[in-house]
Amino acid sequence: MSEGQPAPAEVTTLPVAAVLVDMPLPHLDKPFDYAVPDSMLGTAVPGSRVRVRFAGRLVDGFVLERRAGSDHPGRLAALVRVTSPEPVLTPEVAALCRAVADRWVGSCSDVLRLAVPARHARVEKAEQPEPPQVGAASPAAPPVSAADATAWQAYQGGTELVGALAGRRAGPGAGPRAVWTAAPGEDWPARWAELAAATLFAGQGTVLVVPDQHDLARVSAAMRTRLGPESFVSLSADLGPAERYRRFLSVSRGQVRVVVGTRAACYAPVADLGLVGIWDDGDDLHCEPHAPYPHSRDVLLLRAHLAQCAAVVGGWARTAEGQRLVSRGWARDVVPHREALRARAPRVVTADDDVAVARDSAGAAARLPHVAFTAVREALARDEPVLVQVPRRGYRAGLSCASCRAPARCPVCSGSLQQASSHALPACGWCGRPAADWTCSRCGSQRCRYAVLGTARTVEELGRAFPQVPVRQSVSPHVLAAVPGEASLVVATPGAEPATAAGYGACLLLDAWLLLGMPGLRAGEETLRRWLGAAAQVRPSGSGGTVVVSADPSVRQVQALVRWDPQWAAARELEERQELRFPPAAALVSLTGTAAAVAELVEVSEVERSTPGVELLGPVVTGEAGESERMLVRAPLAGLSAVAAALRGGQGMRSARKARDAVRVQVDPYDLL
DNA sequence: TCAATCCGTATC
DNA sequence: ATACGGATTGAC
Repeated sequence: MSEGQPAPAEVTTLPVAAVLVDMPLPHLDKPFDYAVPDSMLGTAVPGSRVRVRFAGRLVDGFVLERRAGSDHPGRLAALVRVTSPEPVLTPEVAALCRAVADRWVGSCSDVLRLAVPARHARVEKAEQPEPPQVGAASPAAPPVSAADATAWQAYQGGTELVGALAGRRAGPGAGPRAVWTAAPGEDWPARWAELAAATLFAGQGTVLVVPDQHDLARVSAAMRTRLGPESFVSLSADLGPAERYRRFLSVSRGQVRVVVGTRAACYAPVADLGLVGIWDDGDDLHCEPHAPYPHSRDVLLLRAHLAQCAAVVGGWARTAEGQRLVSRGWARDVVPHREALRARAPRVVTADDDVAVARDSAGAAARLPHVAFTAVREALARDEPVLVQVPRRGYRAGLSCASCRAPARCPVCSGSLQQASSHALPACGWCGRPAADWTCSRCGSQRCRYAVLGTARTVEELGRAFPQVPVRQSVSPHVLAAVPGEASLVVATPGAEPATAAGYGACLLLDAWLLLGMPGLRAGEETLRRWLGAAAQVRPSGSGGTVVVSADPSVRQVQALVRWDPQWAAARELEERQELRFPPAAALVSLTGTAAAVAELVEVSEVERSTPGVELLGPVVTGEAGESERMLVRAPLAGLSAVAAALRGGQGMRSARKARDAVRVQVDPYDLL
């Protein structure tokens, strides 16, 4: 049914429909059988939307499949009506939603809300006259040209990846899987378009997920160039209901085989899926803010596994999760060849605390590391723009060592230390133990403190130091797409760096120690990700491109930036997580709710007995009023599905017995890590 | 003896 | 969630 044609005749005679009702209660999260009245035999097809009577109420649901009979011992109720015969929920996506609900301890109907956009009747009708173009195959696959593989020659394993995608035959057998580190200055949207073109050449479709609108615009432009405007769609939440449904239909009806989009595009019903891809999987925009809070990378990897298709995880940087795919042999490393790096990478220098004091005409002083001052002056003299990356406002720095600035961690469970008030003792944010006699594990100091942001002043002073140069700001929500290639100071928050045709002449990464001291275990990874994202926009060292980072050169992330070796840093990061038993080397699930509710869930789910090696951490009091508390369940990675199943069972029991307060369950809670 | 109510269980 | 059934309670 990949072409959206009517269901085969034998299906339309089956008198029973398995329906997934839109009911978020965990214990009702399974299909129910309904009798299909004769009048609906042809329209209540698998994937269609129906209305049924359920527990005395009229509710919406999806037909999962049609069956000859039912195992249900009682009499079947009849479908009330078919809301729409359009098969919007394909079997592949239905199975994906089930797997996502299982893995993230949620209900299938919650996931379906993310996966299938709201119906828009007018659009559905207007787009209807779609003649069954027999023989006229879906838009001709563009020939995969030698040019598609050329740019990939800069990467170890790159040519093989493109070749494997293009040469794959439909059918069983997993496709190629890769974790791709983009070379500095890379035209990454064009590279994705080439991967999609290669997959299309093999007769298969692609789903590519990017963090935000700006990246989506870039990838869409590249797809338009490579594949033509009719061969792909971009899907995002802010399209509006009509346009969103129109584009979704063009995919589910098999008219378009390539989808690019943000989070929800993970579930796009691309026919004969050949490749799933994600760009910049370290960006927290890939974390779904609605229950059950799945991460796009993990949804896509699950989908690749279920559909046996190819998967590519790409970015300037690499997450510990991405590295794990490589280290356990599931995916191949696709990284720039040494020569490519030499030719394309900017020079990276570290700035010590040696500060130059420049004075403008009014005599105001700017404090700036000497090498930074020099790099800016030289780039401006060449009439090139200079990028200054500043931390996003609102970042709360964490407790860190007062002398060496290493993040302060709990000596027992390695959680981040926090301080409820300025007079309170620091305590662990995970297990709640007070850390009265804290000692820095790196330098032995016994004092810790909160880091303070001081960026605004630095930028202001920079502007004063170079008064003749325009200062352009690219800070959300006023993000600049591009800036002209002329002398200017461009101040941008991470991820909001404007493009500039020939690249920046210099880039300043200031207050680095402050970013590295952010709470949570992603501080190091996240800092390097931001640095690489900015530094990748700088001209090669051969053209004078210079990146200045104000941090201790012995810090791992600084070394990785200097050598442009994100995979090395990710491998170290992963080793550390293994030692500390953090994700992705261990499963971590947080349970949040009232003290009684959390305790009850732990009790009835028997999560402690679900798999060997489970640990319960906490509880800690959370929320401003201290009204709720949180417990963490930690287990060896192999035990995640058992832990998830136990918690799902427990949630089911609690909801069946009408327990008063709900418990929020989050698997690998990003904001905590 | 019958109704009103409570609790537990199923929801096709 | 609702809806139903069986047990329980209370008043005639």
